[in-house]
Amino acid sequence: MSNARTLPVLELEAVVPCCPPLTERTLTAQEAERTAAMFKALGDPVRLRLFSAVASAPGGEACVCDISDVGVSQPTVSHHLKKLKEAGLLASERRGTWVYYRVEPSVLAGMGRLLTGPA
Amino acid sequence: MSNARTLPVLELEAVVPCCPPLTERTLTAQEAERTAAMFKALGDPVRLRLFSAVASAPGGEACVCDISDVGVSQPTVSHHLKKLKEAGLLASERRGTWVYYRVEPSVLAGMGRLLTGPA
DNA sequence: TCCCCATATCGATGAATGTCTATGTTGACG
DNA sequence: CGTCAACATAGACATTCATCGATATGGGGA
Repeated sequence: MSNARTLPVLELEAVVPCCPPLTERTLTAQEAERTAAMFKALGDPVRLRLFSAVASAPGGEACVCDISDVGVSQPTVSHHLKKLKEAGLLASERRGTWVYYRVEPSVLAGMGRLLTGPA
Repeated sequence: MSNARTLPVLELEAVVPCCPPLTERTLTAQEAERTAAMFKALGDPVRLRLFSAVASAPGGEACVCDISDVGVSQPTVSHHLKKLKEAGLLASERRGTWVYYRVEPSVLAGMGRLLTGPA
């Protein structure tokens, strides 16, 4: 179709629209606010383990019951998953009794680009 | 005895030695502790701006006076730079009156690898 | 030597955060 | 229905943290 001409690269970047690579220029206050929220979400050991559990799960998704063994109580797990969701890193979907979490598409690439640049 | 014979390659990687890509497997508690500390350091807007200011500075380094304009007091800037240093993200060196900060080598690549994998 | 500038440290304080127990909600299954 | 399992929410509590003003440190120049 006609709009197939738009650069797909731009659409990809729009999912995590924020900010040039950290090596390009000093971030503005707004950019820093938004981006720091993502790093902050990964800045807790329990959350980082939960995130890596989801990110490494077969099929790209995991139900809470499969990743809850991180040494804290069930409500705490739920609380951390909520934080990761609010930060835009995870998405969740209920299917029957279970709730499945998956990594929000392009988050990994987007954050990676912040650190290492477009290359 | 002579355990000084450890491989230098390992020492190099030891700068950011931690952890496979987040998509590979669930991190151990220890790995998560260490890695989360890095993300946490970037999880504050002021610190993130300071870090990007240093990372994007010409010559790869910046004196504090060049990056202090982030909207907080001078002691607060100093405090955040210390945190970034403790997290292993920045290094500092005094030259005359000024103190210069630079990004610790391999930090950007190391953290990028965590997110996007070796590719 | 004395002052000034750049940066670090100290101590205090209010806000944010991680954790828990208790309880609510939602769907599956007799 | 009633009950159970999976998950979320609410409230409380202790700890951590970001920030500030005051002060210390340390080098350069007059």
